[in-house]
Amino acid sequence: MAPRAASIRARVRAEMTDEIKASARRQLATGGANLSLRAVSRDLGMVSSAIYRYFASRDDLLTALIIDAYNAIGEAAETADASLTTRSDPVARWLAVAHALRAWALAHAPEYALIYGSPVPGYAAPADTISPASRPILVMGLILADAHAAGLLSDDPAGRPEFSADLRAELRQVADRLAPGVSEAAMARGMIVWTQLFGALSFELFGQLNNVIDAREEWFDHQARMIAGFVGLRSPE
Amino acid sequence: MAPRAASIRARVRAEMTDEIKASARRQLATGGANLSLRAVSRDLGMVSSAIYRYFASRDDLLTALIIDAYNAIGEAAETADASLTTRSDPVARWLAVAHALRAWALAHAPEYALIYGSPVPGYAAPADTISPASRPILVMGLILADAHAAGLLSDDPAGRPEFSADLRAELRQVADRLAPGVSEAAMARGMIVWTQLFGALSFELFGQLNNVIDAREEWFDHQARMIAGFVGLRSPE
DNA sequence: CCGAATCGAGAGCAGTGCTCTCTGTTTGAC
DNA sequence: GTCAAACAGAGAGCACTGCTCTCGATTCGG
Repeated sequence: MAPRAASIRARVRAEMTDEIKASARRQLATGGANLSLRAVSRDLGMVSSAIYRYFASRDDLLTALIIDAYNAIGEAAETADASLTTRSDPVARWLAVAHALRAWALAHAPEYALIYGSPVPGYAAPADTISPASRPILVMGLILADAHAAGLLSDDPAGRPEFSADLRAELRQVADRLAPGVSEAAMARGMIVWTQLFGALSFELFGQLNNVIDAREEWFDHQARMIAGFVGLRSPE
Repeated sequence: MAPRAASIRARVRAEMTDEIKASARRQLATGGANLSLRAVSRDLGMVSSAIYRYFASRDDLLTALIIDAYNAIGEAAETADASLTTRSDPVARWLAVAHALRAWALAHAPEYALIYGSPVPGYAAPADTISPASRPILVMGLILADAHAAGLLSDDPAGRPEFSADLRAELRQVADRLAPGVSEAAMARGMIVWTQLFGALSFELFGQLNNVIDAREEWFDHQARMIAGFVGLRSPE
């Protein structure tokens, strides 16, 4: 679509778009989800109406930030998993990914709030966001699948849970997409711990741990280890 | 402080305050966290500046709504627990409370977002909110304590986890306040499942389950049952 | 009964998202 | 090269927001 040698205008436009997003991210840190386009425009030394040459509306800017955030946290998880020297221990991989997710969330709290916090009022997430949104959880799916293949994913000790046909089918669909070969029950456990993990991040970032737990890092690590056991992840002999 | 027979003015003022909050709650349903004082005033047929006779600022109104929301969800949990015919089964109590929390959250989604979602930008929670905020979790503490006293709270099968002195002390403090007699490890498990529970609610309410799980009620019930087992809650013989 | 407290109305200020119009520049086809 | 078309930014303006201030009208307590 773009010409081989990007025209000056196209390149300037791309840079300008990035600058707007960068400034918006900065504003996000102080102002939260209701960022001001006019503040962004002031920050960039332009007039507010000029922003509309790059983003059709404030929601469009937010959408761009949301997509970037999903990709960023997804990439953080992926590189944490990929950069392990040995990938044969599912528990170690799980812990590495969990801590990487937390580190990203702490370093980018307002962006985390944007994607995992309460949705902004009138905002409806467009379809462009659903693909990047699944990127982080794909990492967990891979760990589960590898653990299963290596015989390091224990079954539910309490026996097979009973699912309705509907729920079983949905769990099957999730498993087929994220962690082929894994049973519905194991996939359910995976989603439960995934939910717990992000619950822990939200509790920490949204102030629910204030005046309760100060040893945040250790507390998170404890949670991650405990729920790794809950899923049934085991380290090799 | 108020005279025995409330003066007309005092009573009207109380009613007016309630009407403002009620209208604000309605606005919250459509507009999200950035509710408009002017819209509230229009809804009540008054001029915007009149609102300031009742609430010093928009944040003050939000604070009042937050306190009400904490009390409401806390009361929902309390009555769910208290209205059980038999209270000897900790698992049944846990499930009843969990479903009551979910029911309240679904029925009052914007208020749930207000207290458990991303904090509103410039808003700093005043001290008045911390007491009502702990009301829901007190219910879980009671269930844990009763289960422990009745010998229905299993120990961690994986052996005693190791905590640093700091974290152990903090867990001890939480246990002493919420569930006296319960060990630090069990209290930690309780907080983990509490985190999971609200993670599940946030996932469901904030759209993270869209296009993934449609059997919401059953999925939540499954999660609640599984994590009840994780804490170590058992039903009596 | 009367001064004081309270209440609502209205105007106004600074800020917001967004639209429209107008100028100047860059682009790509001829 | 030329030139119409696309594009980028500036500026004014609209309707909205939270909030402050002033000014009458009402109600309160001593």
